[in-house]
Amino acid sequence: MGRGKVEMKRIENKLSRQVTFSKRRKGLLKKAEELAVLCDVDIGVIVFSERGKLFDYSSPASLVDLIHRYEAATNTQLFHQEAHYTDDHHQQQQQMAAEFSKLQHEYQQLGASLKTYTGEDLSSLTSVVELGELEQQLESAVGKVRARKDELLINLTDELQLKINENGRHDDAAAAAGVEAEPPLPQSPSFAYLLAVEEKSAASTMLRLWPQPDADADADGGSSSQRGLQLW
Amino acid sequence: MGRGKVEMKRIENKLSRQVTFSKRRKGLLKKAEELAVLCDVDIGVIVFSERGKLFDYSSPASLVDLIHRYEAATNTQLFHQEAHYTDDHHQQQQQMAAEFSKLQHEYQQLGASLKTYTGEDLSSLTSVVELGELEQQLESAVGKVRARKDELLINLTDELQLKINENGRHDDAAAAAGVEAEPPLPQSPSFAYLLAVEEKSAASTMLRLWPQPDADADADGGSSSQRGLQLW
DNA sequence: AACTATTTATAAGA
DNA sequence: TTCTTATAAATAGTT
Repeated sequence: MGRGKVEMKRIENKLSRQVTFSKRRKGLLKKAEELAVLCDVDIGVIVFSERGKLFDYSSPASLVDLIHRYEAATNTQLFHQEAHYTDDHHQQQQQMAAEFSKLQHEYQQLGASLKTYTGEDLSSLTSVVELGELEQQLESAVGKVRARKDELLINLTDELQLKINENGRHDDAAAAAGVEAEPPLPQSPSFAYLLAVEEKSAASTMLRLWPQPDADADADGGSSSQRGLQLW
Repeated sequence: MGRGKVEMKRIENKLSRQVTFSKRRKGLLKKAEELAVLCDVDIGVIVFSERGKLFDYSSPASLVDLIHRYEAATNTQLFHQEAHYTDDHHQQQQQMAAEFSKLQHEYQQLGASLKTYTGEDLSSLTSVVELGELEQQLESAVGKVRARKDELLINLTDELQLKINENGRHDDAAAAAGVEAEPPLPQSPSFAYLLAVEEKSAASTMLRLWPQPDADADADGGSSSQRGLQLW
């Protein structure tokens, strides 16, 4: 409807296109409004210009409502939900951030405590009294550690004794059955450093027990089986 | 455009209204398409009939995309932006959750270390070797604490000596000026427990120094001023 | 739904 | 942009 018929394709001339856009956009929105009024229906129109500018019309309902109705009608839920979603996430995130911050603080405090406890950083203790208290705590800890160590040592030596006793009985049984017995307490290389008494500064005596690497494999010519004296 | 001009108001005749709706709706969507094609822009149209039936047009983008763009353009705060925003936040949140988890783990580890160090929970140390190492660490810590304590004590006693010396000079000056001098080292109730040697278990000796409450106020009849022997 | 008289929209030009 | 105007398009009322 104009001086000439127009081909239904993109108008290549930029100026013409912009002019046409302006005119027809106005016409479209007017038509939309007419339809809405005359027929008493809900209409929404969204138009974005090439540069991204928004032009819209909606009536009688708001476009947001229309979009919600659109979601309901098409069953594609996009934005209403997302908006709430977002709020939830936002709250969650804030809460998490707060907890994170709190935990971070506690972590640092704990780290500082540990440094104090190891004597690495005693700057937080400014009085002789506080230092004395820490000293006593440390002494107490040393006592507990020693007690535990002794406990372990006793268990270990008991087990050792038990194994040795058992080994003796096995040897007897084996001997009775005509099987060649192994040496009762083999001080072979396998056990050369198995029992070591360690004495260091103020530390109480300590018994170190460990197996020689691959000692339980028949490596030395297969002549000496470990049977009967495996401690663990 | 028709046999007569139409008033821009709701068509009361139901049949006419429905017919007009049908005709004009078709026209609207056609116009929308023409605008989209000719001007190469994004357009979306949503129409709900009186009975709630949906008619829509969108091009070239989908209506869903248009809605998102609409969210962006309008509620810069609420919708589209938040949708993208949400993605960002989501990533952020995930990252924070990961860091939180990591921190939580480290916090627990640190807490466990501290408990080990205080001897409160030695269950993580299963071997005599480990216990021995901890014992030595604790001994080392005790040594550092004692060293620091001694350092503080030396400073303190030095200061004490200094004050006493100063006090002596002041007394001399005061005496020379005709002012009545106070007893050089008053073993008054104010200082009865000021110097206390504490000896406990394995802790090294410790000197406790503190002022008697309100001792620096002229409370006991104003007879004995603290001048000259204030230690801090 | 088809027709058609009219109104309306708008292309091109200024 | 806006105005003008010739003309295409839309559509109200009729069939």
